[in-house]
Amino acid sequence: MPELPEVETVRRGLLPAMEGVVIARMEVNRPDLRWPFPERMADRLTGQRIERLRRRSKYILADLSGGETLLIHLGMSGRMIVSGDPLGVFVHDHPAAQKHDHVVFHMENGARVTFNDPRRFGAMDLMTTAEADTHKLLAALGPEPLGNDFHEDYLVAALAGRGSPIKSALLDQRIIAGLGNIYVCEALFRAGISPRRKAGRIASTRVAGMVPIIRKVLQDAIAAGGSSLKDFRQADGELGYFQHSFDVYGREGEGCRRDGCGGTIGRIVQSGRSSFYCLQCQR
DNA sequence: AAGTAGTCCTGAGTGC
DNA sequence: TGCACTCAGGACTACT
Repeated sequence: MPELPEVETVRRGLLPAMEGVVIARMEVNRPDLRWPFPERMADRLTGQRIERLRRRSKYILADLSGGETLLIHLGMSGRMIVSGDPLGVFVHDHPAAQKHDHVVFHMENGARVTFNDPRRFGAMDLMTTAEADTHKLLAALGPEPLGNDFHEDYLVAALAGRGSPIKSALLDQRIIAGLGNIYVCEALFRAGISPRRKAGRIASTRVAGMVPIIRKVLQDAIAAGGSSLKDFRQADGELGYFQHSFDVYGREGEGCRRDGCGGTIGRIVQSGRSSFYCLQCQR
């Protein structure tokens, strides 16, 4: 469920509770999520300091003092709930245990971080920090859309000759890492490109034009998530979702928001996923 | 090789 | 109120 901006928002929300802090105790309430947890995960994490909490694509990576890295993936329905930080960043009390609380991190600073994931498409894994780049979930990922390796020439070359619809190509994590269904729909809307268009048949000037648009869509969403973080004193500490308004996603049958367009948002299914787009102005 | 279904799971929403 | 059905933001595997 969470795409790059949501995962980045979760990471930022976790920083004060986890980065630089020792894991005092772990609760692991089941043997697996999507895959089995790593061997002796709780033992291997207990006593480790999280030296750095970073993000690659939709994965959160916690580099540990002992030389291993914990990978956390939220899947479709994963959330992190932060509570009980003595520094007062998170003022809410520890919530009662909920259904689907699968893993709980008890931090040495008093913070508690609960991983809750009803659908269990999430995952955790442990690897040596040195081998993180070659981990099977990370090795084939394309460039970070907000990083320097994602630029006009790259995208033009990556899409050249592709017969699949642009929608599918942008969802392909090997081409760009971190985009999901929502932000692909939103980026294509802003670019005025139909999701049905074959990736390799779009003029290179239009492909190049998508680069700053993709960046802006993600940055806008991260900014919206950041503003939701400011409300933590009133909020319940849940990280993973935030209110955000979309131009096309989920707006089937409603009016296009582009000035002067007057078109209607339609929905089609591509590779089993819903694509929302303006039938009038996305060509 | 590239592109597309099927699959894992639970919960929310809808229609009868 | 209950039941059946559809759909969901991810990503791997197995097909054509």
